[in-house]
Amino acid sequence: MAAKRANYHHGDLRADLVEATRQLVEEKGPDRFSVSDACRAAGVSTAAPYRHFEDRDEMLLAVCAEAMDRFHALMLEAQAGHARGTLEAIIALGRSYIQFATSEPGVFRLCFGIAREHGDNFEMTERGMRNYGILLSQVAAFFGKDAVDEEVMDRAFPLWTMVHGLSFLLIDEKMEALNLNHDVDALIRDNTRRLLAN
Amino acid sequence: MAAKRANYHHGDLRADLVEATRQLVEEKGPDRFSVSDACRAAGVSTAAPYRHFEDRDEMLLAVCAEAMDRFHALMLEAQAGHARGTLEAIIALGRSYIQFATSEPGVFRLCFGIAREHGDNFEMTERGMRNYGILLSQVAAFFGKDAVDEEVMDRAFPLWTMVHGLSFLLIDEKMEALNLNHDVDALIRDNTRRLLAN
DNA sequence: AACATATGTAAGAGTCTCTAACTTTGACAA
DNA sequence: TTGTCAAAGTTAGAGACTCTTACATATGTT
Repeated sequence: MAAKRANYHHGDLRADLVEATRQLVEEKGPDRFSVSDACRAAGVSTAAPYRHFEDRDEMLLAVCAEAMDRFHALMLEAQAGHARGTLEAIIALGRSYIQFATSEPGVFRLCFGIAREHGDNFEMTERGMRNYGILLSQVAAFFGKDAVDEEVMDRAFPLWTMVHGLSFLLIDEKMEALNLNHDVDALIRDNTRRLLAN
Repeated sequence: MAAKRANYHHGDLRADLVEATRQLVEEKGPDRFSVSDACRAAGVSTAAPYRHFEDRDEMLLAVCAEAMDRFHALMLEAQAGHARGTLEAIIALGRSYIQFATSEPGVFRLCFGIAREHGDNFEMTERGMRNYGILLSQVAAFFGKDAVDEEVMDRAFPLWTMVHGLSFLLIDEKMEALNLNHDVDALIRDNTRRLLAN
């Protein structure tokens, strides 16, 4: 995408804009992203995106959807190497969460830091549930259950809060700021073990 | 603050702008906040703030500093009701974290969601360390230690990640979105206990 | 080939941040 | 009391951004 093109029509502007948006969100953060920047990157006028998106937020939402799908693939890959329902499988899922957050902090912040746009968006909650469902399923297996019941829910949710919080502390560089020195892998392992114990 | 005033000079414009900014951040979120809005609320021209602040970010930073101080007071109050080094004291600190986050989500997001402005800001890291120090001190006492050593650090940090993650999941309304039903107080209690066990 | 439709552009309204030049006011020295 | 200065306002405007409207051009169907 980018530079100048020969044709009046672009080819697949929507996809190019989503990719440009993703890159810019990563570079500058979701709040510093501008539609104009994305247009410059894609080599179109600033009015062009409005043929494909309702507004700026919808562009961000598209990036979000694509990212959730990539995250889904990452989780599947992470658990694939481990026997179902083992502590290792669950730890691997936690690691994939942290990896997603730290490898693309801008997009991670976008995905999880926007309540407004997601709350009432079915596509997005569905993606969220699908991803969380992977964890729920592993935790169910960990406790020797076939289905996700209330106990499974109660034991899985703390794992989410833990990796979620760790992700934000990492990408907001709180450990550097407060000069803390923790081994992230060890944290995930120990915390997961402790939260599942008892 | 607000409306129209008789005097050319304002009184304490800086303080009024900080308060207006705080309210607006809470109403619209840190990214939707505008200097213009704050000016309208304070009843001054849009150029006035630049006598008191370098730029928009510095206005947000001022809100942040004030909020960190309030949060400090909240933590002190929370732990005051419990014997030092008890599980209850630590749980009370966790509750105060969640309370701060959920009672003013906009400001909480501002305080913890901005890495850029804080990383290199001494005033802010100092406030952060002071607040985190309250937890560290309680955890040290919990393990029967006089000083904060490496083990204390390792056992305290997971508690932070847990309440931090829970805070964000709550204010981003992920539990509502995914239709999860958890008792927040119970979560804090059980997770704290599990993370400190063993 | 003709037309409808999809997808682009140009121009502009309205908002925002921040700057520059000017104005008012209060404080303090003479 | 008065003159002067610095602090703290204002007005005007540059430059950027979002989004709309009216117009232009390509594409596909018949």
